[in-house]
Amino acid sequence: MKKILDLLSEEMGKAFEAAGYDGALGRVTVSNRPDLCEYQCNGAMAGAKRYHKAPLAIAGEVAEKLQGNHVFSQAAAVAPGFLNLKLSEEYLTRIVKRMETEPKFGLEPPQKAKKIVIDYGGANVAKPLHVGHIRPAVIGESVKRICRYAGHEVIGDAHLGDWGLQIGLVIVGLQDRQPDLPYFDEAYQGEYPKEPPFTISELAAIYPEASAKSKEDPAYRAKAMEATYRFQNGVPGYRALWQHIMNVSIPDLKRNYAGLNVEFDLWKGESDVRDLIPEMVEYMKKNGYAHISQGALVVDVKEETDTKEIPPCMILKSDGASLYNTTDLATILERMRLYHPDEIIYVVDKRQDLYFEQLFRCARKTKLVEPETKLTFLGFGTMNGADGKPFKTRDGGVMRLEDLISETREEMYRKIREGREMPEEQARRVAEQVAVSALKYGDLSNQASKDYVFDIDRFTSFEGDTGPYILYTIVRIKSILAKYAEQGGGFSGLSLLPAFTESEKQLEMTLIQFNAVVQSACEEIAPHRICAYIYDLANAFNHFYHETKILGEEDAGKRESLIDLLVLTRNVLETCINLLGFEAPEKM
RNA sequence: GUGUCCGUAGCUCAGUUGGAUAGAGCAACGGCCUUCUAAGCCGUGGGUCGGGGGUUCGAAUCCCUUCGGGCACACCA
Repeated sequence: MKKILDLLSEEMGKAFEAAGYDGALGRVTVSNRPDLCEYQCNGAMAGAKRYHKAPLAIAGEVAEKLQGNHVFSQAAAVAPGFLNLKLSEEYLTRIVKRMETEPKFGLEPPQKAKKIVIDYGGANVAKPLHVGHIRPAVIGESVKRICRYAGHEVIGDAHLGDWGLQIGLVIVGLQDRQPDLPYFDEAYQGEYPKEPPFTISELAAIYPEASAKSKEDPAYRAKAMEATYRFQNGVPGYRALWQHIMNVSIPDLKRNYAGLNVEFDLWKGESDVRDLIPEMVEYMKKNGYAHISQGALVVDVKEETDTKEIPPCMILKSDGASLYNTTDLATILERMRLYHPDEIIYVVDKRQDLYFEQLFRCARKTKLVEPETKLTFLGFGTMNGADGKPFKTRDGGVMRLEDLISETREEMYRKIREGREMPEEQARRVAEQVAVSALKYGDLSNQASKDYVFDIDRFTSFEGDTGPYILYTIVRIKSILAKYAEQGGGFSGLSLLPAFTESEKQLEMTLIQFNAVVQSACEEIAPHRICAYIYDLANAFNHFYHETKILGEEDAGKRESLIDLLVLTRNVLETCINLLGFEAPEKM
């Protein structure tokens, strides 16, 4: 089904043509004066100059052609040349019915279905997830679901950070603590222990400590860099330690991501492309793309048209070790070979903007990708605390993601207990679901590229533009439908009658925007569009709900029609929250 | 310094790609539950859209300029 604005624009275009004007002027938009009309067309004003005619005169002629039209119940020409439109209830009902019967509520498949790899993890295996990991996880998961629903083939990759300096830092950090472990003994010939020499919590302490030391002490840093190089080149003890890090870290990562409803199709990491690196480096040298600069192997990526200095893209450090760039380029190579995607989307911190510019240029210049392959940088902003600075714990430390989630869950649990009679176990379960909605909606309702303020009180509130409010609305609908089913009410899905009240019409007009919203959310890679839409939809529903008796409706035909509308509203809302990556309970 | 993003109500944010009287939520105040979840709904107050100039019939939106802020600028990721 075409989008409603396209359908209306077509109809309006015919009227423009009938009046002797260019049909393209008939573009219809949602009214910005809801007190006057539902939709509007500004084409008469746009065409005034071209036809040397007063806009109001053109609008009048077009309005004339629309009298008795089956789509518009009202089409009025208004100064200085607006065409104010209202939809006929019958036409609206037809559209809603189509929405009920067509797959995906009338969302048309894309002209060309793309294969998209989306890279949205980037978790560092040397330490547990912290609050900084919430945005890529939440945004990436939603983008993945939106693109997939829109009809594309999407592969989500966790792309673990498991091959860089962080490993070297853990190695030297561990050596400080336990120098006698066999991993550090070069003469050691035996089997290495199967049990890891640390727990996830110890790992969580080792890495930050070593990282801090390396920032203060250049000698320590050099040691870590050397360990990184030796590890990358296959020193057995170091490789064994790396395996321990992976074994301890990955289950913890999976558990944390699962708690946020985040699922990856691939759990690949930088280490997966280690064998491609020598080949790639050789290729870049052989074809003259790469050259030595200040001891490092680089590819120049600056262009004539640049207005700023773009440093070269570094392929190998002067000590020969690979770095972020190396593995990212090799990963592009691997993805092209394995999946041959039309597009790769990187959900990463927007501060890496310049870096990705270099990376993309390098990948294109060295022909790692084809000219048609789209490389997209989806940079997200920082999650800030109430002070407007990057979110910290009360004592100024970096908060673990797990703690943020459990704090939110506890807060939610408290509120549920306060406001509802509910068995303990159920309250826990509901708190879990609502907390995820609070966190995700709080994040996704902001534009991804902007920084936002994390406010646990605001996000967990049931009032206003929040996840819990959306869930509450869904639960209300479910509750009515459950009662209706209890009373033995039937549901055909085909009993919709033209709207009886203004609020019912408003609800229907909001519903039919669904396909356009999802399409634009996908094209713009903008989950916040979905949030804005379901907030509108929830408001439209609550308004309608307030003034409409549904189960108490005497007329059976009318009642069934209302139930139809409720089912559709619930289905659309649940589909949308699924695209955002959370779910609604049955009761709350 | 160069580049880049941003500046909208007390606070947090929208603004459908240049349209009519700039919208929501929170906070404040007032009203609505013997009836499907009041965690809801309705209403009131609150703005030189950072400042200035320009383009246009028409600007929060486009251009220039200026002030204020964030971020990035090759051997970290």
